[in-house]
Amino acid sequence: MKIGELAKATGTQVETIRYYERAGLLSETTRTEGNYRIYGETHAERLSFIRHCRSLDMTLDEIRVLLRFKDAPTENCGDVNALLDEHIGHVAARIRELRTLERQLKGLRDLCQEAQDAAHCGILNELARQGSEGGSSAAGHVHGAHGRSVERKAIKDKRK
Amino acid sequence: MKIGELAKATGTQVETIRYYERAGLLSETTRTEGNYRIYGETHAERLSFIRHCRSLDMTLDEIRVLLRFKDAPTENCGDVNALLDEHIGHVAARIRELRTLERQLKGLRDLCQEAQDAAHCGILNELARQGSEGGSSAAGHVHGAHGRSVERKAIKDKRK
DNA sequence: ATAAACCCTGTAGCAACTAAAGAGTCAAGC
DNA sequence: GCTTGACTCTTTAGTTGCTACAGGGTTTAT
Repeated sequence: MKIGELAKATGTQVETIRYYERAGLLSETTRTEGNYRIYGETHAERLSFIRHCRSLDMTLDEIRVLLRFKDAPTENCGDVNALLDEHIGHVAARIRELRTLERQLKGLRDLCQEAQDAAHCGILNELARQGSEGGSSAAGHVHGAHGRSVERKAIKDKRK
Repeated sequence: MKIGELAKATGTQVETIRYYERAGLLSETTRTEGNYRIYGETHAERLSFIRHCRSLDMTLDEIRVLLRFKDAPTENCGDVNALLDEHIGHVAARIRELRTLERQLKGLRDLCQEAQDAAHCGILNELARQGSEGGSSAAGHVHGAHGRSVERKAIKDKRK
């Protein structure tokens, strides 16, 4: 099948498939005379594996490790367990961070119950205070509060 | 004070301060004869405000909105409340997502209790299965499972 | 024959920085 | 006066995991 069909079969975007090839997650395929990539069932399975891992929020580096084990079926899979345990640890850590964050935000929100002028807004005044040192940057690899949504808006990074 | 002193005073990196200036969060300052930026107390306060917001995982866009209110103290601050409510909603949504993810990962982990050869590893076999459609991409802006840690390793994006 | 639908490569953009190159400035010590 | 070192400047590129072009070529259907 051609790349568009593979894309449809796995629910992946065409560009993402080519990106995975460049990133070394999918090997380069044979091409048609017209230079089109051709894929078979094994490619579809491998891509499904990758997408499944991604839906579990693993990084491409982590997935590379898992793929190495899939490609060497006689190896001992103890490292797979370890990788997964570590990943679970990261997720748990991020949940704890976000819970703390949620508490802080709710506390902040309580400082201004009804709309008034900004000069007396408890929220703005509190945010202007010093301190508050330790942010939420833990050792894990779970992202901050802002996910992969579609609210891109063009940054005004105005360097002439 | 010079940029290094401001950096020390607020616990911010020098490059980050210059980045905020480019991004329009800090206005351009006066310079010395030798072209060094000079800051006063108001700059330190504004930067503290920004860093405080960042420690609460707000985006620079959200902070821009808050700064606009700080700069216009007679405006009604109802939008501040709304912004904060929305942000709290995003955090709460991300926590729910990560809890689901954690459950899935733990279920996966249970499939392989002790190390064996990869061909019979329940984890790898499960990940190779089809399906698992809906990932964790909700509407909010809270990041995935991998945070702002220091585990960068150079991607092998081998384009010749 | 030609238009539409697909495919190709290469490059730039997103968030919020971080790092490094290459150059200039300033104060202190000899 | 001159050097050394610490600081600063601008500009550019890297990080993650894509996404979206531009500017072409190929295939398929009419």
